[in-house]
Amino acid sequence: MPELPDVQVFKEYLDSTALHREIESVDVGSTDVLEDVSKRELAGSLPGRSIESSRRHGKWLFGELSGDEPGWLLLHFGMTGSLEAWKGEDDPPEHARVRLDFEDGWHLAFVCPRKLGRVGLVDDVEVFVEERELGPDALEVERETFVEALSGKRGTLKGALMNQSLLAGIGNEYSDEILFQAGLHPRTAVSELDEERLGELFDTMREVLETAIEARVDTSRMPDDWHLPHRHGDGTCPKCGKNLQRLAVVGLSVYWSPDAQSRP
DNA sequence: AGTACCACCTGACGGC
DNA sequence: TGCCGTCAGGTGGTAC
Repeated sequence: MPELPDVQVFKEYLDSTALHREIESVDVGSTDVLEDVSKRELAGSLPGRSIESSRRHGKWLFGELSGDEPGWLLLHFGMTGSLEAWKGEDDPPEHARVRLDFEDGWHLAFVCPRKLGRVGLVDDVEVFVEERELGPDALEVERETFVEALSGKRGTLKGALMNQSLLAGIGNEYSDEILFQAGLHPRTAVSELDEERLGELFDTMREVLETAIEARVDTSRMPDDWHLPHRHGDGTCPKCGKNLQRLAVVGLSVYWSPDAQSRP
C-alpha cells in the first residue's frame, strides 16, 4: 500500500519521466478519483503547462505547474495507486484513471484499480497541508519534535504512528515494521515509553523509512530481518522462525511476532 | 482524545 | 464452473 516510502519512489519516478514536458491534453477515465476538481476544470487548466518540480508531504505528492498562476497538481495514491509513464502510441495501462499526454509523445498515467486514490489541483502546498491538518512529514520531523508530539499521548503507539495529523506518511504496513524492528508489542501504549525510548523509536522509524526507500520499496531488496516481505497469511518471523501472528489494533490487521516483540 | 465502525472501491481468494 | 462472502487499508465521516 502506498505509504511514505512508496510515494517517495513515485516522486522520483515522476521527476525522471514527466518534468518539463509540456502537457498537450488530459484524459480523465474516472471522475471518482477527482478531488475537489471537475473533469472540465482539470482538462482545461493543464494543457500548455508543464510540471516543473515536485514535493511530497506524507503520502501526498504535489507537482508544481508552470504558468502565471501558481498551482500544483495533487496526487494521493490511496491503497492501490501508482504512476506509469510511456512513450509513443502504446495503449494506456489498465485502470489508468487520469492520463497526461505530453507534447513530445510521452504519457503519464495515474493508475488506480480501486479508485481510492485522488487527483486534484491546489494553489498552495502549505495551505493544503494546514487545511488537511497534516502533521510534519515523518522523514522531515526533528527527533525532538517527534518526542514532544508523542509525549503525553494516550492510546497505542501504532495509532500514534499512523495518525496523519501527528505525523504524516506512515500507514499500516510501515507502522508494523517499525514496531517489529523496535521489538515492541503492537498494543504497546505511547505512555509505556519514556522520552528516551520515544527517541529510540524515532531512530527506528527513520531507519525503516530510509531503508525502504533505498530498497525502492521492493520486498526482495529489503533486509533479511524485515518482516514486511513475510506480511501475509502464513508468513514466518525472520527473527525467530515461527509463524507471524495476526491481531486487530486500531481496527487494522497487525502482523507481529510474539517472540520478537514485547512490552517495554 | 482515542477508538470503533462505516462507506467508498475492486481484485484476489477460499468455500461450497 | 461460478457465485458469494471476506479481506485488503487509504481517507473521511459518524458516534461514543
